[in-house]
Amino acid sequence: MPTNISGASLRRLPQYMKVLSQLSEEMKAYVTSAELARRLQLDETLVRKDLAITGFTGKPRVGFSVNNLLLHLEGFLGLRNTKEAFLIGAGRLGQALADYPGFEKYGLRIVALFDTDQLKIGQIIAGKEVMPLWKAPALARSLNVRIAILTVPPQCAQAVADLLVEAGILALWNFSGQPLTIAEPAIVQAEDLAESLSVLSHRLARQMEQHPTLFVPNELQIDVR
Amino acid sequence: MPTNISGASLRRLPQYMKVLSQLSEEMKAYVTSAELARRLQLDETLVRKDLAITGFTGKPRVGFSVNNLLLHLEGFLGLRNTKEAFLIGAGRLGQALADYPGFEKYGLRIVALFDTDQLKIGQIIAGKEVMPLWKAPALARSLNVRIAILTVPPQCAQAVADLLVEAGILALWNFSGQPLTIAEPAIVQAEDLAESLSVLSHRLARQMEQHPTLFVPNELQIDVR
DNA sequence: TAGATTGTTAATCGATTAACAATC
DNA sequence: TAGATTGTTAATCGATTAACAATC
Repeated sequence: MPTNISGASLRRLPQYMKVLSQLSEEMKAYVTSAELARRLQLDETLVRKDLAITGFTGKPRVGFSVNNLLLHLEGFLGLRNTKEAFLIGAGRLGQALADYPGFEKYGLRIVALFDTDQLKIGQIIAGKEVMPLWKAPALARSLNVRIAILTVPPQCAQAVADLLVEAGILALWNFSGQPLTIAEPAIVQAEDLAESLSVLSHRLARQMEQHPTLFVPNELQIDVR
Repeated sequence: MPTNISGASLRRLPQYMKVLSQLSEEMKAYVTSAELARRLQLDETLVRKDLAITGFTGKPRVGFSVNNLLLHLEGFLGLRNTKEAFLIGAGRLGQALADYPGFEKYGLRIVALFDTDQLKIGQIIAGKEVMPLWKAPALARSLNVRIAILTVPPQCAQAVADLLVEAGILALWNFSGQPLTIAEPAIVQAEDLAESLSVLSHRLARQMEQHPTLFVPNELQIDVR
């Protein structure tokens, strides 16, 4: 049933969920693809196609049931069977992620934190004790944990990744910024702020070319009143 | 000269830069498109096309000059003219980002932090004092700051965004998870962990279907020796 | 020169958008 | 019924990959 869904579509599903949650709070029972499209600045056909691929159907002349669609997408994305994850690297970013309440909502529970820094080991972060990294492989095996969130410095990212994959970790969410090479069947998903920042910088630069007047510092602007 | 470059290409440029930095440290003078492609698991034609669009040319039979290409990409992405940014919302994620050294390398300097929480105001984070949010608009104008990083709770994200855009902020890097609507010419770039997590979950689920034996808990596995 | 590698044009693939028939 | 909205097929668009000529 789950036809091959593209990454792009997959990324839009949580967006639909957010809008649907809002609509649900507003006590709206139905929503049209046009309304969803408007709120997310998408084409309405794209919305219908995305929802169709998840196997949900709307009602002609009425639209899509807000609550049913929300539940359906939750199920489709597998958010109800919570997956357990290790967080490796208890630095600032690691701590921020460990503390982030949104993960639970999206089916991910961080069950343990690891670090190599003696000062960090033993600390309690987000209610969990930071453990020494060398314990991670054995614990991954015994707890049957399959996901690791990697918030380690780029220099040691590949080494840590190898260690974890060896211990049966199958999905690495890589925040280190270091491109990793991983053997099948393990998968890596890279989260790279440098990528996004490049896009943002470039778009801003183009905007500055197109609207040059906007960028005259205030002090230099001539008062034309 | 800067032909319309796609978002996808733009996202790959910092990746090339990372590999090039490594090669530079390894004292490699030249690199072929095939080698870059191998390291990033891309098609080599794609690499050549990406580099061509930035206006850099290689040498047939030799490849691309590692250091020259690195400098060229830095220039193309505008990383040398540092842009100043405000960070709004000094929670965990905000603190982690304020502290993140990678931004400077990519041309972004956080010059001020803002929050509405009286407990946070006055604190020093990453060497900068947290200021009350109401001061942000006037400061944005007087310092001519054009970029804001939004790490506020989703409920207040739209209101804060409106406030900032009104004050002349032109680029919002939105970590709030709340989809924002912004008037031209301001731009928003959303950073959404829920999106990435959806993709990761789905890929993992598919992997589990394809390699079911991998997911038998250890205790249940039959010893076949 | 021969051969490796670039740069570029053409072919393919996939995702988005347009058009429209089906439905209630 | 008429009309609004879905679901789906066809057309378009853009990005990736393949093929190959140009270069040193």
